[in-house]
Amino acid sequence: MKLGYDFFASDVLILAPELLGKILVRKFPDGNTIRLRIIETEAYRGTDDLACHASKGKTPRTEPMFMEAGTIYIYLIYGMYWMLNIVCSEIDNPQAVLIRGAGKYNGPGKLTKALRIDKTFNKTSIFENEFLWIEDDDFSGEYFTSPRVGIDYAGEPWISMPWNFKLKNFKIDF
DNA sequence: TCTCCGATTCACT
DNA sequence: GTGAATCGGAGAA
Repeated sequence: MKLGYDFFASDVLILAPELLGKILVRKFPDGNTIRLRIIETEAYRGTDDLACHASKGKTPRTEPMFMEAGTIYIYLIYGMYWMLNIVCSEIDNPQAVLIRGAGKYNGPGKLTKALRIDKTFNKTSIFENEFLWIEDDDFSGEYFTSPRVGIDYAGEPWISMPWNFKLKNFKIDF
């Protein structure tokens, strides 16, 4: 079943692990559809979290994070890769989950490249979208946490927060 | 305007 | 392990 607003309207530290095992569905304009189980997520939490883009406040770039839960936040990194994030919590509480891996794609840049996700999805809704949504098939599995990747610039304590979540055992097929 | 640099990936040494 | 590719946002000038 397709996940709706209520699922995303919770704190990012609850939502990020909850998203593990859910199914990311991408429907291409030609009708082809891909389903991938989410295997890695990462939490970015509010204006205090110096690793979170929203710690700089509301700017043209970070505005989606201040929008309704379920809003998709897309940004370009290193001039070549689009990052896919799902906004959560309530309006004006900027939190988002970065989808770092799904199915056989084990990196956020590889994932969006394979799914052909770009900034045209920015600010659209993950539960009112014709081409991208998330489903629950009642799968659940154990997970483990790690510090977040690539945010050394944020300094402590943010570097050490165990806000990266990965499924322990999973099958790519389902 | 101009400069710096990033929530990455891949090819090389 | 090191460095290149590549570009727009944020902040300084």
